[in-house]
Amino acid sequence: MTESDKSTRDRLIETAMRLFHEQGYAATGVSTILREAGVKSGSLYYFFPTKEALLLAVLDRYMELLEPVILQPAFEATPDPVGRIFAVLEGYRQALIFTQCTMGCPIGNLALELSDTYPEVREKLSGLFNAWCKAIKGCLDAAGDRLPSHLNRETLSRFILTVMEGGMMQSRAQRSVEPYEASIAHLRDYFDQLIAAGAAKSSVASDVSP
Amino acid sequence: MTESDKSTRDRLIETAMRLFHEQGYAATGVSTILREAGVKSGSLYYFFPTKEALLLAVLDRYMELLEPVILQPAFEATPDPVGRIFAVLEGYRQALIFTQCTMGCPIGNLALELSDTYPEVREKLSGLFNAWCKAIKGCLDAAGDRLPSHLNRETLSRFILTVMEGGMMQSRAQRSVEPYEASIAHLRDYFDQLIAAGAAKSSVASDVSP
DNA sequence: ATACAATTTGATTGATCGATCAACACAATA
DNA sequence: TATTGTGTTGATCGATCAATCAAATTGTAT
Repeated sequence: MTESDKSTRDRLIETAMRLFHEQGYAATGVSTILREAGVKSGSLYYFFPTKEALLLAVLDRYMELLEPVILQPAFEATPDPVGRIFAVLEGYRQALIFTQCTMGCPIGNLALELSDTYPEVREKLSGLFNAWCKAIKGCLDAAGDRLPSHLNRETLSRFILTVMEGGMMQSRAQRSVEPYEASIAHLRDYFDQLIAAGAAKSSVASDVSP
Repeated sequence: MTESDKSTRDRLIETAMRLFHEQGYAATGVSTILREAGVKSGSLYYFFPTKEALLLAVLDRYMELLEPVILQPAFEATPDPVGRIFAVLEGYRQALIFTQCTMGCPIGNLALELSDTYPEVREKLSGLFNAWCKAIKGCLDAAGDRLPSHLNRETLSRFILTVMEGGMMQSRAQRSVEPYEASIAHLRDYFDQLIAAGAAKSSVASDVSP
């Protein structure tokens, strides 16, 4: 009984996490969560006052999983800070391939579905984005003088998240990894140019080297 | 009677378009559409067999509006091809500000909410993305030798859509235009470097081959 | 004026939605 | 043994969901 010795609360969170990712929040009925988790409705409402509270718990779980599931595996792949960033992005690419481009980023999905409906949910989604960007910014900081010194690492970390989320959105809509791969390739190109400019120790945009 | 002389069909499409954008597809009940459009349920189902069929009609309307509402105003702002691309992106920025970052891109929202649920819907969303990218690629082609000749303009147009969608997603989640503006600024920086490399006619770094 | 098609009406359907609650089970403590 | 605290059960609630349909109305052509 690998599954049922987990607590009822955990089974509810994990089942809801999976179903929200597969189908979205509104499209997932409470009855479906109950059936797939093997839990009766009374038990759900013993732990969570509403369906929204269950969603908030799911978002907390995502925050807990960010480090061990997303960051650590990628950071183990290489000690190079820039390489680690692209290892994270490669992880999402693998997830796209594994799900045949059907699922995308769970946080991004929920962000566009309901960042207007519940203020608390929006804040947690915002917090998840911030935590992701902070980790990436840590890599940018660690890259030191390989990047131009005047470069805004804060906005660049936002830009990287932008490319990841936008790329996954398109790949899901097109049912093909190509848009994601193309986006990452252009981000890689941008990085190569930033690093080249950093090595030249000169301005990014205005440098027309002979 | 500026509103009521429109056909019932049109009023349904436009009301549904607005509500789907504001609340999402699943969160918008048919009864709400009927009330706000001033239409009885029987009339809706006279024109559209299902709620999904109404959504498909909404997506067709978005396709019709792409040229006159999104592209034309931006293209009138400047004859410069690269300037036109950023004028389009500026239009989305204005929309973000106008809605206080609550609504985002209607196509992107729907893409993440239901590109898995209905195959027909996914195909229309994919078509909308393709049409948008095609228009942007037209600008890139028109930019001629200002961009490196070996640059893949097809993937670059995808990248631009990626940045737009990803940036709007973050701005919505953060309730601030800053993530969008930061993302566009880095895209601008990337373009400046591409153009500088194009002028130098000897770029090594900007070679993107997906 | 008549006939026929196109559209509108609104009451109503069964299904499903999220949520409630009194009753019950089982351990730990008194 | 009695009591208390922690979960579990499942029938049931009213509300809302998308969708239906026969009847009434309007528009159009003859």
